[in-house]
Amino acid sequence: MEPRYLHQQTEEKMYDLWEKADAFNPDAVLELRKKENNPVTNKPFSIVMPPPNANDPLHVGHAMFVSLEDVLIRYNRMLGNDTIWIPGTDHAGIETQFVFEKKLAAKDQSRFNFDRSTLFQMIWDYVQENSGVAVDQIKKLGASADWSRFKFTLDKDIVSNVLQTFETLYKDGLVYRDFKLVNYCLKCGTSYSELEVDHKDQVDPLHTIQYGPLTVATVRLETIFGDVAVAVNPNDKRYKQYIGTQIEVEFPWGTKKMPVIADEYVDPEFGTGAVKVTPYHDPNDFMMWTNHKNEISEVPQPVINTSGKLYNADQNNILIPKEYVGLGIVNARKAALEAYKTYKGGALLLNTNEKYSHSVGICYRCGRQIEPLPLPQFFISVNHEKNNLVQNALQALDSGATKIHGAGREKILRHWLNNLKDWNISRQIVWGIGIPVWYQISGYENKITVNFLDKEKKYTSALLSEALQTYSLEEIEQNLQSMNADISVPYVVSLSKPSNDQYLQETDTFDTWFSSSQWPVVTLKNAKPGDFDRFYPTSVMETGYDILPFWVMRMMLLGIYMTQKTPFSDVYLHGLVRDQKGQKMSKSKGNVINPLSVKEEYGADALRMALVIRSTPGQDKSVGLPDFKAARNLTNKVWNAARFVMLQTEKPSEGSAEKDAPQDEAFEKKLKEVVQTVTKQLNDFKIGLAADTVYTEFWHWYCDECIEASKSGHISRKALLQGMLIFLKLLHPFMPFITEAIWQEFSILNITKEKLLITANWPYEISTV
RNA sequence: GAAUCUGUAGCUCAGUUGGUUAGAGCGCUUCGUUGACAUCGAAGAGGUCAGAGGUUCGAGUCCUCUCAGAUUCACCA
Repeated sequence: MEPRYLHQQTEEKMYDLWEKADAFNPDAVLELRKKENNPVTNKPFSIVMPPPNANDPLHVGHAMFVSLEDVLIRYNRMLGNDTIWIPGTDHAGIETQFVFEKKLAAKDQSRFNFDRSTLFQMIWDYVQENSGVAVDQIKKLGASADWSRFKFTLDKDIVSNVLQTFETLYKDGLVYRDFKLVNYCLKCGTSYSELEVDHKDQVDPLHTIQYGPLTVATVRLETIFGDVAVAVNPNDKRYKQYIGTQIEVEFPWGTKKMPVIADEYVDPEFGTGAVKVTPYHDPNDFMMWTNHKNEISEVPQPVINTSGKLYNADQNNILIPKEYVGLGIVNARKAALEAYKTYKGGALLLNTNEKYSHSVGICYRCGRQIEPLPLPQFFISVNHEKNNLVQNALQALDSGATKIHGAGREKILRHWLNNLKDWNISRQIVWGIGIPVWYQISGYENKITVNFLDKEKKYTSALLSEALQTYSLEEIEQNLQSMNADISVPYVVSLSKPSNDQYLQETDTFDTWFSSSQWPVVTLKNAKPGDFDRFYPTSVMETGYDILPFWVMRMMLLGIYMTQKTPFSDVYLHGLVRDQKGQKMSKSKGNVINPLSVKEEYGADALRMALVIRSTPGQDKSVGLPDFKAARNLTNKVWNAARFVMLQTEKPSEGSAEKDAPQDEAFEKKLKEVVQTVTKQLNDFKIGLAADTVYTEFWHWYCDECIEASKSGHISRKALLQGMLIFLKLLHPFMPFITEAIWQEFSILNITKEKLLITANWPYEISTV
């Protein structure tokens, strides 16, 4: 053996060795183990890998999940369980499209230069170019995943399953199309679900204005055109006389009659205690309008469009004076304020609080203020009376069918479930799975807007009726960018285009999480025949706690819906990887750890060990250079201990005993205890603790005490060798490369009866080694 | 406004159902080492386990309160 462990020359060889033996494939493993007379339990153990973005390079969070999952996989494989780890990658809709758009912007182009199928193809090619990177890097960390079962979220079979789920949900009444307020980001050009909205405090001027006989306060003067009522608290004595009456409100640009409604939502203590109601630009106003529809005669209209400009939605009922039409939100607000200031010497503008601080919703991606806009979108009903997704998920938690590992995270998950709103799954982007919905054209040409590239390849927006005067439907479809059908347009849900060609397909795509929420089900349905029955429900879902509501919760919602079984029995949530000082890693701080350069310098085993050792589910983990060095030192220690044992086997030194030394019995007893402890810890998902136990017992007991004791003949060479082989097995899940490399060295000497450590038997009985 | 987590050695963190003398890595002090390993070994310093109260034969561990920090959710006319 070399005097030093050279990871650079070893890791690739070992990975090739495993791949050649097909040791990641459960079928091959079963054969191999039977050949070596090792037990097989037929008990399935399965993990579906959280699919990383197909075009993302590896970061330290990936290294964390690879390390933890591979520990569990390798451990279970050695136990003789029917073990599988299914890898895959995610198309990551919005994230990927925006990365791509940045590249376009660098070439002075934008998505508006391309029709949707061209753009989709361009992103597809771009992702294909990069998708190998993530996979290669995961392999370099030693992931023993079955690559023959690899899946991508846009694989044909996966897409087809996802569409079927949508169709079934629709048939069951759990999918509906509705025209209601959604969170829209004007910069990203798409709507988001509640979960993608962050909040921040912001200072804006708050204007108190005369509103008929009442006074109201508002920040958003530009939405005032969409007001349809005033609301007060039913118990507010100041305003009781007005409730149910029509008041006449004077604006700088005219007057309007509107009702005063009473709603508990209004806080009499806040502001003036009277609220103007703008249903289509404020979620609470929308709610009040829904509850008081019959008291409000006016049909509300939006006054801001998806471009962020003021517009008259209904040409038969003009709300906005000409000079405001087409203004952006900021300018419209300025103009309205100016009008209030000058009209009758500012008589309607009672007061302005310049330092009013309030919280606003912002886009989680770009940070721009979220605009609540009314759009017809598809929603999944999460509290449906016949098929209550939320209740089913809660029940899985209650019954213990799914257990959550990670400091207090089960309570957090329950809190999410108990407060969950219907899930908006429509996204106005191209990169994703198209929603299989077809709108009827004939008779509704005036209710459908199409955005397409005209003959000069210029972006055009028009009513379908107008567009059809110049273009054929085929031409429009070919050059289509997006379409928007009014809520009144009839549609069919169908996996293929309806035979009658007078239909236009919805251009929205699914929220990426809609497909990834089905991931454990659809991967197993399509990986290899029989996999689903063999491995579903999966054993462990291992992922970061930061995506608990986005992913884990939704996998439970849809997984249970699709299969009547919870998709996983244990959820292991790892924490964020922080730097040495416990700070979050960020590019701007310059404290980002690149797992691959750590791997290059210290070896994959050291990287894995440093991440895993003493890590606790649900708790952030702080790592730095000293940790990688310490773990690298362990690899060296393992290597040299093995070297010593091997030398002793070949050429015993003076004073050593071949067998039956005085401390052998005590040695074996303690060895047994170590195996039991580590086994129990791994069974209990105490992965970080198990790593710590192996580390300490190997170094400070086996090396420091036992090897020394063997030199003076107190422990026999035979016992020492046996101990070495057992520690190699215990260490293997954590440090697969070096342990396998050493195993191969022993194998040459015919010391080991098992050819490969990866498929060797876990030392339940230490005498069997 | 609410929820969750955290507080243990100089630093970063473990502590497995409540059970001897509270551990690891890094750092520090002294010494050692030519034959497994300086990517090493031995010895040592360093802890009122945030604070107060309670349960118990026994509490770092369970309960209550207080303080400090982190995260998340909700609301804001």
